[in-house]
Amino acid sequence: MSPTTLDEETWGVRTLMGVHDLYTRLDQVVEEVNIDPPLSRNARKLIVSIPFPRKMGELADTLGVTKPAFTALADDLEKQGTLRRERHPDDRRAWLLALTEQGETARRALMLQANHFVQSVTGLNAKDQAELTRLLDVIRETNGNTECPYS
Amino acid sequence: MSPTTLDEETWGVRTLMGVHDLYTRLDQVVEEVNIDPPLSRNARKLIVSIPFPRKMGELADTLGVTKPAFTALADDLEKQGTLRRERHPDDRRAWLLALTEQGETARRALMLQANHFVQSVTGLNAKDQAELTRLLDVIRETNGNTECPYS
DNA sequence: TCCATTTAGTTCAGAATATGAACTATTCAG
DNA sequence: CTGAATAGTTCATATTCTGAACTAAATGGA
Repeated sequence: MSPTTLDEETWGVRTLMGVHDLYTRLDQVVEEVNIDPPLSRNARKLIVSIPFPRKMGELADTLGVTKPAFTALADDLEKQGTLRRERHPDDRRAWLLALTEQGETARRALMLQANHFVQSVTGLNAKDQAELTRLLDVIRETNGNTECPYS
Repeated sequence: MSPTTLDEETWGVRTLMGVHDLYTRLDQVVEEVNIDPPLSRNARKLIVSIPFPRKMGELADTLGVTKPAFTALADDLEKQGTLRRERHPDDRRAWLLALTEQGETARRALMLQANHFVQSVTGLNAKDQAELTRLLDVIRETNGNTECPYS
């Protein structure tokens, strides 16, 4: 039996390490999905996060990067034809990002396989998988991080 | 109620986005913990992943980076006095990484607050939090990614 | 109504982190 | 015993990132 340290036993530590592990392995599996044109890790995360046009600042927060880094990523994807910038209807400082048809196609390619590769990474039975999904939904709702159209 | 697209509804998509969201926000909260000496994002992930000496190749996989990138990170932390390299007892190609006293102190600083910041990010009640922890434990065990001393 | 402050996104210089190829040393399987 | 595979390192280069400073626009308080 492996030796344990005091902090190995806390639920906070196990959650932290478990989330990190799951995230890393999902990331690796998602990376194996062939998309045309090929997308970087950040690009894949971004297109998944755009089910409808969203503000750039919000999306930067969603990805966990600063605005300058996000601007560069958006520039690349705009040049590539994967997304486009749109003016915000109410705030002339702000821009929305929307996927082009090409971007929607790439997003759909990822989404259609999501069930498969989540299952392959988690290895959970259907009941536990449903429970995990529910808990993650609750966490996102608690923090107002569900996607909503701007309004 | 927000409009949904077809793929927004699948449990795979919700899990993928939920894990990404939770990971990003845990990462941001962990980043706010003051540690002496200051540690980069990868360094914090690394010391958390070393409850006992572990092989470099394994740890590179755990962090989701290539071996060259991992070598550089280990070099920096070794220079800084946070960890040290040890010879593998059975395999002269392999190196183990172990935390120094300084590294253990930094790790403990993170671990002691893990419960608090996991709670602050997830916002779950005790029952749901226990269930989330259990599910993440199951996922790690399923894939042989629980920490074990080499043997 | 005016104005100081704040916010959204961009540009820039530079830092941090990453990869693939090629390498050495070592292990393993046939 | 030997060829193939593995563990980690070095190197050149690519990718991604940040903070400061900026412009344009919105906001709130006097």
